Parts: sequence; C-alpha cells; structure tokens
Amino acid sequence: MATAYEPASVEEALYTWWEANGYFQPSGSGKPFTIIMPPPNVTGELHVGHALTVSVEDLLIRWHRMLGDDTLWLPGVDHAAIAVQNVVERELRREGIERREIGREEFLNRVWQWVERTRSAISRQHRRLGASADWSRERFTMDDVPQQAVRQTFVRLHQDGLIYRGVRLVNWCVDCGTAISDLEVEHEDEAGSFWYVRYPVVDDRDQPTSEYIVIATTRPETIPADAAVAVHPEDPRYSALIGKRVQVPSSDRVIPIIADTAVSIEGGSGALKVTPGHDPVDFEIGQRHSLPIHTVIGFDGKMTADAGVYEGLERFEARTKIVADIEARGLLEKVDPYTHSIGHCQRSGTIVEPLLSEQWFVRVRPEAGSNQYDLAGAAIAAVEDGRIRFMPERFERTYMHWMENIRDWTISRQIWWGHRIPVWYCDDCGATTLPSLDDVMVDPTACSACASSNVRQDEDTLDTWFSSGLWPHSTLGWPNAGAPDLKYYPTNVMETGYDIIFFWVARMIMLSLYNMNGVVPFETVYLHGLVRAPDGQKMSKSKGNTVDPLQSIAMYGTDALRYALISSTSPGNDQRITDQRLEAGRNFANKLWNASRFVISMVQGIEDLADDDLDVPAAGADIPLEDRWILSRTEHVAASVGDLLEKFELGEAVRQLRDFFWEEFADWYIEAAKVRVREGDRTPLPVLVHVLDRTLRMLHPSMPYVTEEIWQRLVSVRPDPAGAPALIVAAYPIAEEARFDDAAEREFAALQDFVRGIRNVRAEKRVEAAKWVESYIVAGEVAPAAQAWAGAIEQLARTRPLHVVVTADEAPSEGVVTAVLPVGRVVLPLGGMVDAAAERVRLGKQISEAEGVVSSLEAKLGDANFASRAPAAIVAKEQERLDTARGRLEGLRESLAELA
RNA sequence: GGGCGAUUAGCUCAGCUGGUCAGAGCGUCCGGUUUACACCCGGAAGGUCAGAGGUUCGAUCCCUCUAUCGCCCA
Repeated sequence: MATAYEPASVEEALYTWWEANGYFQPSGSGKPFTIIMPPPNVTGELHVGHALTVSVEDLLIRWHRMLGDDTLWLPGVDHAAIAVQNVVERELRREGIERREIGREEFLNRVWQWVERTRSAISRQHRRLGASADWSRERFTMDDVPQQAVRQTFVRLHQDGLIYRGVRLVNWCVDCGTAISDLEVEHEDEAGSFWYVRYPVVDDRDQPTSEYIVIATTRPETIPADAAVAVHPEDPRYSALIGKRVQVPSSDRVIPIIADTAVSIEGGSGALKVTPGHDPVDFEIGQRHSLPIHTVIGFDGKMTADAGVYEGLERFEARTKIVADIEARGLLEKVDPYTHSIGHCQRSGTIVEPLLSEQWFVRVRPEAGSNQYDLAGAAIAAVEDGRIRFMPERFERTYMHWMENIRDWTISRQIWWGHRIPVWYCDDCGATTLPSLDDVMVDPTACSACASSNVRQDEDTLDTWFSSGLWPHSTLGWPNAGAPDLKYYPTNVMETGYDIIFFWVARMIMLSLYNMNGVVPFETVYLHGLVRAPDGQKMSKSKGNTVDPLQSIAMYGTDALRYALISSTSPGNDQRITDQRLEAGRNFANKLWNASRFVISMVQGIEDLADDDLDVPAAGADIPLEDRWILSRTEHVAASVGDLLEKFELGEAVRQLRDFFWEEFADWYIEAAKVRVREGDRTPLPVLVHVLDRTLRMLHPSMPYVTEEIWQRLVSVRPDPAGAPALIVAAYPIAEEARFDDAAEREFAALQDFVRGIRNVRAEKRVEAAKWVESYIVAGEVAPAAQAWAGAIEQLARTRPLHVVVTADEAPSEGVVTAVLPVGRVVLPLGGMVDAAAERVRLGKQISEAEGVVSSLEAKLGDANFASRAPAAIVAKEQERLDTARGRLEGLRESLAELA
C-alpha cells in the first residue's frame, strides 16, 4: 500500500466495479427505502450545491442499503423549459438564427441535441461524486412515462375543474417572451422616482379647467393606459372631486375620478392613477369599477398603437419621452427619489411587465360553493397531521404560510421546449378538446363538440414545475397501473434545498396527493442550506466565485469533498466551502489510509496465522483494559452515530466518527497496541481488525471510496464473517450493548490522564523530546490498572523507569515536578532541571484555581434550594465533582508543602 | 408591512428535549523523523457564548426587548 492515499488511482475503478455488480440497484428484499433525486436542470454543469445534494442523499442511501433495506435511489434530470430554451436560443443567435425562422420542429431538434450532451455530462459528474444511484432507472422529465403522467394529470385536473383558461394580468417577461408564475418573479428594491403629475380637471364639455389633481406615479409610461384617477373615499382633500373627470396628461382622453378604499391616503399625493392593464392592484380596482382596460405596452416591451405617438418606443424610452412631454406641458409638479420593490424575471433578470393575456391556470383552492377538490387544503392537511414532516421543523411554518395564502398557478408558457399543452381548439366552432383518459397520449383529431377535423393543438407548453410536481410518482411508472416500482411509493425522504420549497416541494405534495389517492409523496422533507463561496457570498458565475466540484475532486479527492460538505452541514443552514475544509477531508482520508495500512501490515506480518487468530474476543472476555476500552468505545460510537443519522444530524455523526477514529483508535489504541505487538503479543490484532472494520463500515456512507478500498484490502487478510463481497453491501454496525464497559472507559481515562500528565510536565519543563525520564505515578485505586499498563505508559510518555505507586508518600518529593490530576498525580524527579521557586509559583496558581472550583461547588451544594429542587442525580454528580476537586486541591497543597 | 434565521476562540462553524458544554477544524505559539501517516506526532495559548432584562436552585441553550447582518413572503 502506498504511503499516502491517492484518490485518483482508486475512485473510478471502484465506481465501475460497484456499478457492474449491480450494487446500486434495490435488493428486492427488506423494507423499501426510497429517495428520488431532485433532477438537476439539463442546462449544464453540476455545481457544488448538487455535490451537497449527492453527498447527503448518497449517505442516507448507502446507510440504508447497508442496513439491509430494499434501497432505491432514483436519479433523473429536468428539462428546465425556459432555462434551456434560453440557452439554445442564445446559441442559435450566435449563428445569427432566430428560432421562429427555423420553426418549432427544427428548433426542438436543436434542443434535443443540446440535451443529449448535457445529460451525459451530468451523469458523468454524478458518477464522479460517487452517487450510488440506480442508473438503470434514470428518468428524464421528457421521457414517455413522465409525458404520459403530465397529460393524465392535466386532463384529470381539467375534468375536475381545477385547470382553467382565462384572461388575466400575468407576469410577463419580455426577454423570455412568456408568462411566468408569481414564484418566478424576484422582487428587488431599486432606486427610482415618484413623478408627481397634474391631471387637469375638465368641465362639462371636456375642456380643461384651471383646477387639477396631482397623482404620484412610479411608472409614467403607463399614463396613456390610465382608466381613472382614484382617491380614498374618506380623504377630505379630494372628496369634492369624486365624480368629476380629468384629462390624461399625455393625451386628451378624459377619465373619471373614482373613490376606492384600496388607495392609501398617506402614499404619494393620496391620489392614484388607475391603470388596469398594467398593474395588478389597478386591475382589481378596475374590475370593481368596471373600468376599461387599455394596453399600451406590448409583449415585446414596446409601446403599442394604443400609446399613440409613443408607439414603437421601448417601454423605458417611452417613460423618458412621456415625462419630458408632460413637463413641457407644465403638468409635472415635481419628481421625488423613491426606492421601491421591482419584480424581475428569475431567469433573465429583466423587469417583469404585468400584462393582460390568456393563460392556463391551476385552481389551487376550490371555487366558493363548488365541490371541487382542494389541492392546497389537502397539502396543508398532510403536513398539519404529520404525515409529512419537515427537517428542520421550522420550514413547516414557511410552507404553511405560503400554502394558506396561495394563489392560482399560471402554468402555460409561451415557449416551445417542454410539455405541450394537451388542448386542441376547433377552428370551426371554437370548442376545446382534450385527449381521452383512456389513452391520453393519443392526440384528438376531431372536435369533441362539432366533430370538425379542423383542430389545432395549443402552441404553448407547461411550466417545468408542473412535471416536476409529478416526479415522486411519474418516475415510478405512474400512471401505468401495476407499474412494479410503485411499491417504492411513498418515498421516504425528499432531500433538497430550502430555496425550492414552494416551487417544487409544495407542488409535489399537491399533485401527488391528487394523483395518488391522498397518499403522501414522501414522509420527510430534509432541507439543506446553500453552499456559499469562501467569502460567504452566494456563488454565481457572474461573480466568478463558484467552486467547481470536479476541480475539488481532482485536487482533494471525492471523499474529501464529501467529508467537507457533510461535516459542515446542519439541516437548513447555509455553509461555506473552503480549501481548509477540503484539506481537512483529504487529511482525514489519508489518516484512515495510513492507520489502516498499519493495521493490515501488522496482520500480514504474522507468519503462522491460525484461522481463529483474528476472532474478536467475546463481550465480557477477560482481556486487557485497553481492549475492553476501545471495544466499548466503538459500540458507544455506533449507538451515537445510529441515533444521529436517524435524526438527520449527519454532520455531527461524521464528526464523531472522525474524532473516534483519529483521537481514540489511532492516537491511543493503535499506539498502545504497537507496544504489545512488538513484544510478540498477537492478541491486539483481532481487536484492531474488528474496530477498524466497524469504523470503515460506519464511515462508508460518507466516504465511500477510501473506505471500500481499505476494506477490500482488509478482507483479503481477514474475510468478512458474513461473506459480504463489498463494503457497499456489508452490514452497517448496530451497537452491541453487551460490549459497553463503563468501568473500562473510566479506568482507561485515568491512564490517559497519567500519560498526558507526564507529557505535559515534560513539555513544560522543556525535557528533550527524545530523552527518557524517570517518573512516578501515584495511582491510588487505579494502581493495578496502571501497573498492568506500565509498558504502554512508558512508551506513550517516553518515561523509564516508571514507578507505579499507590500513595503520594511512596514518591520522592525533593527536586521533583508534580502534576496533580483528578485521579492521582505524576511525579517527575527532574533533579537539577527543577527550579523550586518556579514550581512554587506554578503550584500556587493551580491551588488558587482549584480553590475557586471547590468554593463554587461548595456554595452550590450548600444552597438549600439547590439541594431540595435539583434532581438527585444532579446533586450527586455535583457532590462527586466536589470530592474530586477537593482531592486535587489537597494533592496540590501537599505537593507545595513538600517542596518547601 | 409580516415571518424566519444568524450573532459562540484570530477565521469558519458545532453545541439536537436548560445542570463538566464552553467545543472542533483551520490559524497561532513551543517541541519533535518515537520504523502507519509531516496530508504527521506531542504540548500550549485563546471566548464574561452580541447587549439589557426576566423565568429558574441553575441559562450559550427558555421568554421579552435592543442592536447588527442575512433570507423569505407581501
């Protein structure tokens, strides 16, 4: 084995081997454990956030697989409609081609070519990350079955009155050329202006009078679309004007002054221009007052013919022009700077334009008085009654709040890439026809109303999240009755980022409950945080601060990356990825490698190895203290790790495993075992092998490669008793409580204290590192254990001769340095190296510290309230602490006295 | 406007139903080739757990308020 772990030399071969042996596929026995992977967008490369997703999910999956569950991790990719369409359009434009020039079919061909490339790249990247997903079940949202699921769902929802088409004010992105849902609009505060504009009041013959009303607007370009001026009915400033009419300043059109309580008396001038065609609030006011709707901005972001002289101007150019014109007419009162929230398209960053258009919607709450199915209501109930729980819990409230205030969902998109809306319109009678539920994939060829064959399919496609919302069951074969994989539904864990609770998690819950007869899509929603750049900023390509997971893997190894991500993750919290973390991961992998290499080489060093030489002693066997200690510790760690994983405390679980392996097994047990093995004692070997084996198993889900590589070498010298061919399918350790040995742990802790005490004195007194010094251990009742362990203590503390004594008066007091420990003391006769005066100072300091501890504990225990109200166990514990502290204080005082 | 989160050693962060919980990694300082590992070993320094109240026998951990930062929703 090489002296350093080289990830590059083992990872790919191991992955190929695992996959070739079918280990990633469900075993078909045991209870099902399923995770459906959140499908990455086929827009391009995976980023480090995906690496976190994979690390967490693969950990859970490998853990359950090793527990013997029928474990399925189903991977897939998402067609990411708008994002992909934009990317391909951009690519085309570089060739000087607009999509409409080549037509829908040719355009989609181009998209498919692009998708094939990115899909395979994503799959490769997932493999590099070590994802033990079942690639034979990989799904794409555009595959046949998901397509079928989309149509089936659409048609059923439509039949149930839960999908409807209507003309509404929607969020329109002029760059993407499509409507988008509320969720796809990102609000951002921006510095803008409040223009105060005078609207002249007109007389009976529509002639302007000298009177005017001032309105404040942030969007002067919409003035040509004004339908009214509104004031609050109880605003005394304007009550006399209600019912009068004013002239729109950009034209000679006359509009009424109306009263509506939606107007804020404090905001701006208190008078509002009402533009139902360009503002959602105004739209509602318009509905209440039956105002006409003028549309002056088109879907291309340019002014329409209705804008009169402004026709053809880009909307923001029009703003400048209109303001200038109004000013020229003397109607601009003032301009105030004003910061307000402006909606941007999530994809393009362009300012969203609310525009009137005909779109398809999902009715999320039933219409009043109807007996329609309640999508949101069912989704609320599933979380409320605990059938679905969020991890961390606090996101339950976020989800509830959103769900309770949910609005209808705009699902049509004016783009070509995606699931085309399965609705046909009749050119003759105008009726709509949908496919039959009997075979939803068969396109209607005749109008259901008039039987005309002049039917055309809707040009639009569906919101990507519509198909994503079906993912937990469409991937398992729904809507095909009897699809065998439906036995994996409901899935167990949905692991994803908290940033898509509404986009995805909420929609999966709504649509799955609807499609799957009220059965939840998953039991637990585990939400991880964002992976941020080292400086704490959100990673973004434009900032250039992204961390490429494949590059990290190349530099540090996959296990190092996974360790870095897992060890610094805690549910729902953001984390940073830094080189230090990655280095820590690499170092740990290397430590695993070297400690294991040493153990394995020791076993290989035994010439005449008998079959049972490596059988671990039974629980309760009469074996050396350190063996009992490490075996007990191993099981305590197994118990703790099991608990932590159950609670999704993955970071803590991994940290505990690291600490155990490094600080207990490697630094203490292996070091102590060396001494025995060197003396020809082979009894530590089974313990070394056993503990190493269990630790590798426990670590495998987090660091699959290095552990499997080592394990293969380990079983070559000692086959797995259960005959597992690979660690990935070996049994996960369940704590063997029979090996818990609290007495051994206590005694061994005392021995560790003695060793540390001697090392400490040596370091403090600058004893040369290589020098062997004499020492005394005053061990009291631990003396037998210390005596038995003397050889190890000598080596570990580099002390010889070592005298283990029971009481302090058996140790010398002249020219010595003493360290008083809770369990006893160590005394080093350092002769000429000892400065008595300095010793007195040192001991004096320690005495005053100890006195502080004793007096505070005495005060606590002396408090009648504490004694009477605190639980007895706590009181006893504190009493024990006091006893220990007193003993130590006494020891310190003795040492000082002896020195004098 | 509503909601949520964060504020713990120089840096990045753990601390999961109040009682050795004041921790880790990295960094710093001192000393080390003791034949697994310098991607290492041994030792050490370093925090009144943002601030102020409150509940409690006892609070980093619960409650209230304040400050700063961040996020989500409207």
